[in-house]
Amino acid sequence: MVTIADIAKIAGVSKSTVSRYLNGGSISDATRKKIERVIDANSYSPNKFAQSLKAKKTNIIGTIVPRLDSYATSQTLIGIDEQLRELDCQLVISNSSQDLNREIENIYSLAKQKVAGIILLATEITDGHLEAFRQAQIPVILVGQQHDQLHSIIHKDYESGYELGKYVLQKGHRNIAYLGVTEKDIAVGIKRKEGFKKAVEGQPDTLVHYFETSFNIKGAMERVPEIIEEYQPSIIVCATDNIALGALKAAYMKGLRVPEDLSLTGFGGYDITEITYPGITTAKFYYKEAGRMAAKDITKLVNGEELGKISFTKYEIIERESVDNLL
Amino acid sequence: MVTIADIAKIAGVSKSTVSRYLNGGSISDATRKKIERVIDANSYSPNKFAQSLKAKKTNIIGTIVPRLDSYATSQTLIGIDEQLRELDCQLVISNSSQDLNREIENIYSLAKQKVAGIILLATEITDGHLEAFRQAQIPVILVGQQHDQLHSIIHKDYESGYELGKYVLQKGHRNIAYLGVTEKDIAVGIKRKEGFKKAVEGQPDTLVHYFETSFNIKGAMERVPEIIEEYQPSIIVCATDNIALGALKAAYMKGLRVPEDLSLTGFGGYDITEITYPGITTAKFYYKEAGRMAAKDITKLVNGEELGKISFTKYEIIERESVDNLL
DNA sequence: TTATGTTTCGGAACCGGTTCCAATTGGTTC
DNA sequence: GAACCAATTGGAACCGGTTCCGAAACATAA
Repeated sequence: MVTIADIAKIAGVSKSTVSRYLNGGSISDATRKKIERVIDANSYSPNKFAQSLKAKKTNIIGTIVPRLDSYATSQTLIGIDEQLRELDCQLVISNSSQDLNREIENIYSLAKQKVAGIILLATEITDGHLEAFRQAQIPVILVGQQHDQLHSIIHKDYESGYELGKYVLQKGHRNIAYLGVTEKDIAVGIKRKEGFKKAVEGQPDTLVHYFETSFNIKGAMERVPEIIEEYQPSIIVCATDNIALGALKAAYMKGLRVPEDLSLTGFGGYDITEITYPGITTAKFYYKEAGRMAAKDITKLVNGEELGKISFTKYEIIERESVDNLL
Repeated sequence: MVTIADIAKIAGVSKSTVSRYLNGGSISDATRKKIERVIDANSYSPNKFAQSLKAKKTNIIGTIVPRLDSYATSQTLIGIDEQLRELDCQLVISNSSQDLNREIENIYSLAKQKVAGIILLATEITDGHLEAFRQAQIPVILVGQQHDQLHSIIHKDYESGYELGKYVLQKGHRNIAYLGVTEKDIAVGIKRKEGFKKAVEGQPDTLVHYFETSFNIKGAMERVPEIIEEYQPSIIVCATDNIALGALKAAYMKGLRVPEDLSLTGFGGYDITEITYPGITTAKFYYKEAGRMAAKDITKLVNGEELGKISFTKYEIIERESVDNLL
């Protein structure tokens, strides 16, 4: 390992001069050239630990994800990764495996690592989270959930729910099942549903039933047959694309044709919804873009810049073949 | 920030004594108790940078992945993450976005961070990789590809290809298309194909055509129609589940029923192959398990233990509905 | 009680950087 | 050539740990 002292000795200057060279202090042209030569002749690069030890901080951004095997997570991470690379920040990913306690532990652990900021792909914010953030004294950006004490980047859950609701009505559906998720998840469990509710309420001769399932495909597969049998909806509006995938499989297994016998919609815009047959109509969120924004925003916070509490990402209704036109 | 010096002062001992307490040196019972009390009264924990600076090493394992949005990557990472957590190692994930140069840069970058070991989810090993590893002087485990100079964990590509070949024959298929990928990818592009070839060669009255496409779904969607039109195979054996998904979509779009008009198989065992309709018959690899093994092995190497050059993960042919029985 | 051997402990150096401060150098101006 | 000011430079302290080494404390044996 070649150190700054070695460079200094070889170049015939002092450590402090080399350090100044590295950090842009005032230096004469002659010594600048000399040091430059020596440094890349010996391919020197400063020891990160020594730097962090002295600086008491790093340029690492910690990202906590609830799970690694999810489209939304992957895409968001890709966006974060790309942007942080441009900003010359290091990314550390911390997986909480959908365990809120582990999530909180991860906050403390990142704090001990002296990360400059934390991006949290949030599902639910508890007092434990807030306490951890308070103790850590580190800037935080939430992605996907809103909280009035924290900065967040959120998808337009309410608006997309509303627009999708209007779309479904416009296609002539009047007997609707909405298959949602737990209200603990404010964004997905409440906002989407509320937006949808707002869109369909007041529409004459329209029946809407609300159901709840888990986030995974299997859960939806099991839930959907009962719903169909009991209420015979012409459409099931699913709160996530995964749920829609489960519903699609369930429909197939019951021998129903989609969309002729049953229409479906999702939320998310996962790539796979384009590949299924039929393609699934869905409210597409721009996760990668959200990741990019999160990365930009966290570095702004780290640098002490001002920042609005909330940013929104755009969304788009992608019309495919899974919704029948009943009119 | 409370430091070791603070603890020492409060406890009325020297820094070295506290350090000994932390690292298991010889200490009298009385001072042990005293220090213990002070430490958790002040919730002290040692500064990682200072430790790493002195020790010139870390307990961080770097994992380089070619992409984040892939089933195989996610699952492998989950396995690595779980196992490293048990082994009290820190995981750092480095994404190369399928860019070999960036992959090599990432090796150097991890080396600069003084990671204890590197796990590489490999696609192709170039001289640049070898040179980087040589310079880094850090233990490496390859996952998914084999290389005689490096330790690796590989899936049984040849064997699974062979078994799937036999399966296809046994189902009575005699006009077969094999849709593979570039031979630059030894495991996926060559091994799987060779295993399959071995299984079908010598089978009388059997026609097999080999084709190549990219790794993504879209590529397969575009490639498959030509293949069907030109050769009318009864089955397309796809080198990855993604390719099979693309083929499935392409078949649907041509109005072909699967498996009645066209059979399909994949490799990988992605969860989604269970959800499509019909479910896709595939050779399932245990990525999570491979990740676990990689994590265990890299820590063994880090600790200087001996290790065989190659480990295999198991695989399994998952029979679903996408293969018609022609007999 | 003294000599000897073990534990236990403190002091100081070190890891590889950064930064403050004072000293030197060089260039201007009179 | 002296005086002055700004630009460069070197020395030393510091960040928060670990570790070597010698001193002190204690226990045991003679």
